[in-house]
Amino acid sequence: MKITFPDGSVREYAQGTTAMQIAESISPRLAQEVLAAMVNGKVVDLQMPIQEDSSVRLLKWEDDEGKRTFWHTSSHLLAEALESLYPGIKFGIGPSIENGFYYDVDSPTPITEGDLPKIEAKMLELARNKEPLVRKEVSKADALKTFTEKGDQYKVELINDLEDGTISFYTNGCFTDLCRGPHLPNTGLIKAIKLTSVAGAYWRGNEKNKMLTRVYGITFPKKSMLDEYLAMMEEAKKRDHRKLGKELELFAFSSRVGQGLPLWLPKGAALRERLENFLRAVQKEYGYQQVITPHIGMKDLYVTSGHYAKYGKDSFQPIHTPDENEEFLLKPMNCPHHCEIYKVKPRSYKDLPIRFAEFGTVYRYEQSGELHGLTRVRGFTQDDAHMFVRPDQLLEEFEKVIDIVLYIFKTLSFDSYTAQISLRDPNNKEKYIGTDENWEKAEAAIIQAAKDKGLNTVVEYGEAAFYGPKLDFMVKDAIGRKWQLGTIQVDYDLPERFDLTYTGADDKPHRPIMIHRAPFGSMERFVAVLLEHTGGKFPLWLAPDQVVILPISEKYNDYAQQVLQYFNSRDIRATIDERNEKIGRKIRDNELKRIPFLVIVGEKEQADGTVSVRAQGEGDKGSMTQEAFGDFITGLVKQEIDKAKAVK
RNA sequence: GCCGAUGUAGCUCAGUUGGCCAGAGCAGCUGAUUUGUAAUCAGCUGGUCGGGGGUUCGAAUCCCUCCAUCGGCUCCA
Repeated sequence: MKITFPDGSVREYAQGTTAMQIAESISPRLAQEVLAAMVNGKVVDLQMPIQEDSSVRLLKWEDDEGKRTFWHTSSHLLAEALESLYPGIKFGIGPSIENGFYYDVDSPTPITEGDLPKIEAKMLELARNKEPLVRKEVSKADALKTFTEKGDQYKVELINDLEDGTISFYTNGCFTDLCRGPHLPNTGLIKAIKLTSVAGAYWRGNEKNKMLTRVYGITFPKKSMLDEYLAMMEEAKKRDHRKLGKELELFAFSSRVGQGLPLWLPKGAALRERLENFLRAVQKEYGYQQVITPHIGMKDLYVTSGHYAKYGKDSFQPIHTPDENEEFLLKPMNCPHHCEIYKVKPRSYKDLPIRFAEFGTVYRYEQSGELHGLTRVRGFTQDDAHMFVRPDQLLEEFEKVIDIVLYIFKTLSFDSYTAQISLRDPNNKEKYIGTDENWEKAEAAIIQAAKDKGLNTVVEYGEAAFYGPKLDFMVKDAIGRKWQLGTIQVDYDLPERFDLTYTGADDKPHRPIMIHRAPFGSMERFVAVLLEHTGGKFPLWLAPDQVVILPISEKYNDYAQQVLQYFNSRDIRATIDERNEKIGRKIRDNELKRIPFLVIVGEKEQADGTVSVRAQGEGDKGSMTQEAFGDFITGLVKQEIDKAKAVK
């Protein structure tokens, strides 16, 4: 039979040759490193005999599918260790994940983090035995019999959902698992093991089911790789926005104010304000009008919008008033208020599109376990806007919003985002409101707009809002958790519910379409992600303090004041470090605060009216006149802004 | 909300099996020093050991409960 390799070369092998034998025929080293094989686009065990002409790619650690196989086998190794240490333990599922693997188990004795080293040791011991992973295909009846006898009800449940003739078992050592595979040839390839955490996880992801114990881990073919990984995670933790937010005095929380209710400190507020002004200016160019609406609304407003029925009263935060017939709720979104602004007067087809923008603070009663720093909070400010458009304007308007989002991302160097088209779950349509026809139109518009803009998209079913599909821009945090930032949503439903109309050229009433959009998503989450991306080293135009002036000694405080006044006159954000400390100390402290530029003033500078400049992380840049430095800073800021404008 | 862990000074952390007035570094204050490119020296202040309840002659330490935080799950308009 003919085997075609990825480079296009073709070699002849006897029928029934395995991928492992092919690897051996190429080089002994390859045979040692290969983990699995991709045969005609399908990942398979290396021991599987190949029966016909095929294209074959040998998968190594460097290949994603290779890593997946490695980690999946690792989860079986974990299960084997758990079974020997915790007799009577029952198994749920044990897949590979983006960074490692987990296994869900139901253990008669609790497993805690303190037990992990012991389990790791057992895994290493079993790995050293180089146990082969043996595949066996079984009938559904036999599969059910095996796990019923073992008393593993979770596996029985899984088998019941499978079709007969497709079921396989894999055995490593004394552990046999229901598994589709593929797997490593043996556990000996696993050289370094770290179990990272234990957590609860609902069986089959349903909160009505029993909570199982999930053991997370990661493994590597070399010890040095594990060490590198752990060092990398340590580094990532230093960029955690919660840590940086505290260190740089950007925001804080107080249990007396309440969980998930961030307090913006002066520097954080300054940063946020600058971001808001930046977006305001962009929106003005795009024809948005700023509006302001109250933080509360009558309950009836949300009954009309459909949110009340969808989310239930527990998700809303009620406001108590002396008159118990008046029922107010804190607003969890701004759209109903904006719909009411639309209704203030009759609208003509000539007025559309109408764009109402508001930095609207909303409150949502998120479950306590879901709160997370600034990325998931109970009170937050959306950079919200709602567009009311005619059907013939929908596509163009949607694309303009994409432009704004991309402009912002480019300005702030967010280059590793994912554009996610969030559609409804076709198998669960009752979760959503609105007609099929409108859903289809809305979904088609989003897909078209994303295509026109050349976005590299992924489609996720079941991720739509309950009233319409979305285009979401996802960005990862320091340790790889995904967060939704910008979002654009098409909505045919709210205009119906609020009976929004415009008069057409035909003098008849027509229904506008709404676009909801928030390019940052929320100020809180955006600042969090920005913090983790920059490690607190903000671009100059955003930095709360751009320059700190460091007098060599108190003798030069007066000159420092004079320099400060000059900087103020040039709109450079500067402060003076007047502490009675040595210059080295002042440099250190202000470097740690990630101040972009430090200027040092002493006898020499005072004498000739100059400043001595240090750039953050770069050290001494020599001295220049105050004026030259002013030009330098304003030039840099202008450069940053021009660079952003160029990409628009 | 659920599973698990954690909670000691503004911050980062020590505090052995329950036992003398609870410790350190940094920060803060005071004083000395007046400094040239990543930590000057000395003294002082500061803690209902997350809150409440219990066990005990005695609790930061053991138990219960509530609160908050962290890692996940579920959720995310």
